[in-house]
Amino acid sequence: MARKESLSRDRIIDVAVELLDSSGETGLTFRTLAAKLATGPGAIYWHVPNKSALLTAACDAIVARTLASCVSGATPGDTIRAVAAGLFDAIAAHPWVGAALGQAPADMPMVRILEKLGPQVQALGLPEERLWAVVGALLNYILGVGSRHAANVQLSRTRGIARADFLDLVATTWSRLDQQQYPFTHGVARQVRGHDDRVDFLAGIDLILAGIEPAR
Amino acid sequence: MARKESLSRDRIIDVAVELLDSSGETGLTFRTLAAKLATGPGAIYWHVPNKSALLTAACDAIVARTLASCVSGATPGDTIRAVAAGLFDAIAAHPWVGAALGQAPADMPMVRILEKLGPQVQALGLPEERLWAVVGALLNYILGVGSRHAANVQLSRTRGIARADFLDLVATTWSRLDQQQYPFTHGVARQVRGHDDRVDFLAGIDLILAGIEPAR
DNA sequence: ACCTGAACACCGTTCAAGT
DNA sequence: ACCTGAACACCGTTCAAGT
Repeated sequence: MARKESLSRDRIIDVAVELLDSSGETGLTFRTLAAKLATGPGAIYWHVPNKSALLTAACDAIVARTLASCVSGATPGDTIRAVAAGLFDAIAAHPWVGAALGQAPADMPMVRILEKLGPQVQALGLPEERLWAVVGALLNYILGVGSRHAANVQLSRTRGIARADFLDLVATTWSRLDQQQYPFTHGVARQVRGHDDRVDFLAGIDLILAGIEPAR
Repeated sequence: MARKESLSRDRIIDVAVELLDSSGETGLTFRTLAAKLATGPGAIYWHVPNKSALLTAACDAIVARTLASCVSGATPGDTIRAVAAGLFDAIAAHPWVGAALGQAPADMPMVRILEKLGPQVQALGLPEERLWAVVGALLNYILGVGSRHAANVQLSRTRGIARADFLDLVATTWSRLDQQQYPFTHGVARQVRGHDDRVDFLAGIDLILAGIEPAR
């Protein structure tokens, strides 16, 4: 991989995202990153303080571009749904983003999400003192459930199998469990196959939005 | 740390939990673990296949003892609330458990939770084909939101400050953001201080339980 | 100002050799 | 059967030395 442009923070972040996407959080290494940038590992430290900051910066790049491409809906509720879906899909496409957001809960990527989501929740017309509780609940749900889904996606990727085959594997493993000792897991194994996490995620968002109504 | 009993899988897991509790996931090392067990790093591999299995086993120990101490309530809903609260508190007390559960979504600790929670959801009287969707939603919420809370707890621990002081820090940082560029975050900073995540978590559980009712 | 690359203090894991 | 500990192939990070 030859150097095309001179080294810069932005170029480092771009290549870091490539590396994270192709081989996960363990795939991002100062040595492989340096190799791809045709330089030594020490050079990166001139532009980025450490690995954790690099991860947060890479995460912020994804979050920024995700939020920018979320179109506003007709109502605040529609916009909230669109942002939630956009973040869910982005985290699924870049599974390392979920964990990265958890490690920097007050930094730039989170502030960016807050600025996008907050005013929409505000527009629903809640009492001012309930604002943080509701935005926090929404954020916890989106990022919490999104990250769990992403971890599953990541796991099937690491094992080198498609998502559907992975669910198949789980279903088979569970259906082989002792029926006396693990009756519920054994019985529910059938339903694991072909289940759509995204549909459930969005149903949960609707549930939360419906729950906000009575608080107005 | 002198050896008291002979080396065994259980003893290794006990010490691993101690290490994880006192210094997080990065604190668990085959070398420090071996030192605490008064042996060499290689000895551990006789009882445990690798680090990831060790982490899952440590996680399972916490989950098993947590579920065992959850008393059943008067109604299925009460029991679900108790289990949810128990898991939330356990994950907050052992922040590494959240991440560990995410890395082994079909293994023993998860099966254990399923066996505890599943029959209670079943007792709510839903149609059989909706069972996995509802249990999955509940599980995603509990573990997703619980893990996010735990990551925050872990972060304040890593920085060596109390949770309240950490929230103070976040509030101060946000209130210093540019008011033009980040109006929402700037404005909501006040509310961050003294916010109770646990109360919100339980309110979310109630919301989900209420959302199940119409599906019966 | 920015880059180089050797060096330091670590990792997880393996494996010949011991008991 | 179980344990030892050196060795292998890695890490993130630092820093003298170069340009």
